Amino acid sequence: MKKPENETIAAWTSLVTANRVLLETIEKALKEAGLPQIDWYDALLEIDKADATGIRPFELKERLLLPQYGMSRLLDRMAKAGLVDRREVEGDGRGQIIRLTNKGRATRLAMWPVYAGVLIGSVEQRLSKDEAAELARLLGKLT
Amino acid sequence: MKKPENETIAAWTSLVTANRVLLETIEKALKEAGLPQIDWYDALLEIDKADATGIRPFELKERLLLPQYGMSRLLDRMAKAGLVDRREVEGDGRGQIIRLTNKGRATRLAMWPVYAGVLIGSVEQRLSKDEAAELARLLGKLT
DNA sequence: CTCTTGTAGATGCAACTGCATCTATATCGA
DNA sequence: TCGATATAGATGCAGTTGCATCTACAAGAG
Repeated sequence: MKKPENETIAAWTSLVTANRVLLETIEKALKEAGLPQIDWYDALLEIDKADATGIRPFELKERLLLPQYGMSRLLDRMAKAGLVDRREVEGDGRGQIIRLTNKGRATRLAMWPVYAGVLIGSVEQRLSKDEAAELARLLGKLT
Repeated sequence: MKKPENETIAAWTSLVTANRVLLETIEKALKEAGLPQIDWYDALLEIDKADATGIRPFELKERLLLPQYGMSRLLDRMAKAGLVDRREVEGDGRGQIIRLTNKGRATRLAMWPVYAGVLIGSVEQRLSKDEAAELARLLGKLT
């Protein structure tokens, strides 16, 4: 077995660490503001983007990189909290269409400044615009 | 509230995505090889590094960025699997010293090629050495 | 010494996740 | 049309996590 280069290992470990630290910062900020966790934001955003037509859970799970059962349960919880609405789909008796409720839209809007604040503090103040772009480019090559 | 730059958002979303995709790839490879999950590897590695003297759980949790209860339970499971050994520490009746067992060492060694193989395939084949170094540098600035 | 405060680690409980499987509907080939 | 296969989504169960709290020992103040 070939050994990875030191640079490879450094890239990976710093990736994991940065992810953990930032995620934790965001979660903490949201919690302190009495708002839902970050995965709800991502879901609310995707649903909002599609809101003219609504979106199907199977599409959503692909965009959010969630397993099928994870998506199903996340939607359960969000529906129970009154943030989304599940309705039957015309033309496919198996499926459903997800839409935001007004409360869902409001919750997303309330979460955004908290989320954005952390991104500004943790990313924007530490990387120049060019560096951020370069970071995105390099990370993009990984997937 | 000031809006983050597009570059900031792109950096963050690509960070989250890259992390998820790579992590999933590694977990899948380990699972297919019948080996424990990645967090066990990280713990085994840290314990191994300290093995001359052993290491205390409270030190370990800081290096691994785990909450105290998470560390406690991870050690429970690893001890139950026979990979680590918890012994009393002389001079501090509250604490314990963690060491690898032979099986723990062997497990770490068995995991390494699988882990390394994914890193080579997913990182090293997609980024040059310079790019990987640059990626690590940029990520390092975030934390 | 004894009381208060601090630190190491464990644990009950509720929520969440992964895995496997299940139900229901859709689609495709003979 | 019918049977086989594929797709959408839900769910039982066991294992894991987060939160709050608890126990035990340590350290410093009076």
